Amino acid sequence: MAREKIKIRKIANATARQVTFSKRRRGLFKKAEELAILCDAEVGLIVFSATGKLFDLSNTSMKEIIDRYNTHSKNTTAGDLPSLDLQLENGNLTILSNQVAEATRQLRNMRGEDLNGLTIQELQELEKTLETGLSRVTQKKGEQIMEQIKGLRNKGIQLMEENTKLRYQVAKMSNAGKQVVLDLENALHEDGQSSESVTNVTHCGNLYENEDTSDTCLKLGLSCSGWK
Amino acid sequence: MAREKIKIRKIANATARQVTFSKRRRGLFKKAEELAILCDAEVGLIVFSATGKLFDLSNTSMKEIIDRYNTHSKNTTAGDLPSLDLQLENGNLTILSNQVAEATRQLRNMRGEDLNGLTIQELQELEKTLETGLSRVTQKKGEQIMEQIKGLRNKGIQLMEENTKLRYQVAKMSNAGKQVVLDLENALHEDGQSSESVTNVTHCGNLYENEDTSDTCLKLGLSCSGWK
DNA sequence: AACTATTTATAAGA
DNA sequence: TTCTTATAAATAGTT
Repeated sequence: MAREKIKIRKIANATARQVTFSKRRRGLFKKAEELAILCDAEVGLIVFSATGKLFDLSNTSMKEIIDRYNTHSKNTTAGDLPSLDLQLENGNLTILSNQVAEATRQLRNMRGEDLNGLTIQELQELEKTLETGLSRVTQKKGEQIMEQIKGLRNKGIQLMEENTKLRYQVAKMSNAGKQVVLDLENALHEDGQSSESVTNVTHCGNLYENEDTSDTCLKLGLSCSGWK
Repeated sequence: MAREKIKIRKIANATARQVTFSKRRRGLFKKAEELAILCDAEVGLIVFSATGKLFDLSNTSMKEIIDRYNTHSKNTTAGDLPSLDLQLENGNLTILSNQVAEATRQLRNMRGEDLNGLTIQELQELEKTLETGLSRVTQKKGEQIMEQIKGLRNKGIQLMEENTKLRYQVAKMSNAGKQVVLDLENALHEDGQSSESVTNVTHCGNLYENEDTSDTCLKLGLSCSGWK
């Protein structure tokens, strides 16, 4: 494909043949790689030169491709019948392969790809299925969001109730503390001590409140893990 | 390598990707065959399309090439595990089973089934996918409908043209018929016949028109078979 | 599927 | 082998 057009038949001159092999092999492998990348295809290429040297290429793994190839071709060529087990296995593989292919096709269609081969009627059905599915998904999403909101509200109410109780407790303890203080003050008028004890009592009340609040926050955090 | 240079990365548009796959696959296989013939090489090429379709080529036999390949590569890879083929085959069964299961699950989800296990985020993604798919399907349906309408319009225009021609023909024949009648009447003034012939002639004109019209209708019906 | 403007691949020569 | 270059092929985008 250059200087001169050549006929596709074995190149007589051994040197020229080797040179052409090098050039064309590189071109072929490049093309194979491009096809795999551009078109998301699985490509396996094996070349043995006339001198017996091996060159190979595969975008995934050659083992995988050969295996997949065997799976496919064993279905069509009724060649060798090794054992019943293998036959069954191959049959399963065929069925599974077909299932994968069909499911993949359906998924692609549902994503709006490869629609050109479909009739208007098929498109209509697909549209209906998608509308139904979409409606269900949207509804379910709404339900789950409402559930979370409800959960949040309940947690909030619970917290508020807890807070009320705590405030009452705090007030009560504060009063009790004040009583103690008063008692202490009364007592202390006799040995000359006063303010330090008061500080200790109120501090104790604060500690209690903090501990309980942080515990409630932890529970809330756990039940809401995975929120978005 | 034409009109515009492209970057070698997966073609985003699914349709374009398929078209390119067809074109480049043919090119690649041609090159592979040429290399085998020109350089007396042994070539094995296996390609799976993104849709799972298999294409393969080998100048000798694929089995032979794979065997030769295995021989070569086993020499380089040290440890050969016992019954690697069976392992692979079983592995394939597992992989395929998983693929089927996963594809089926996705399909069910897209149809709005089994949504309970999904998080709000997953539901959101599913919703987006469905919306995109639905929009594409709806658009494609619209395109195909418009295409059919266009076809119908053209048919209509064609029919109207045909009608015009036919009317002209009928008018012409009718006139010719009247001329015949006039001639006959002139002749009949001698043996005493008149009105019956006139009726026959005009009836004949109507028959012609009906026949051609129904034929056109039949063609229209056939070319539109399968419409919805 | 057919058509082209371009890009690529490559045969021959150095 | 590698580089160059004229020419054949392949092909991306379009119709």
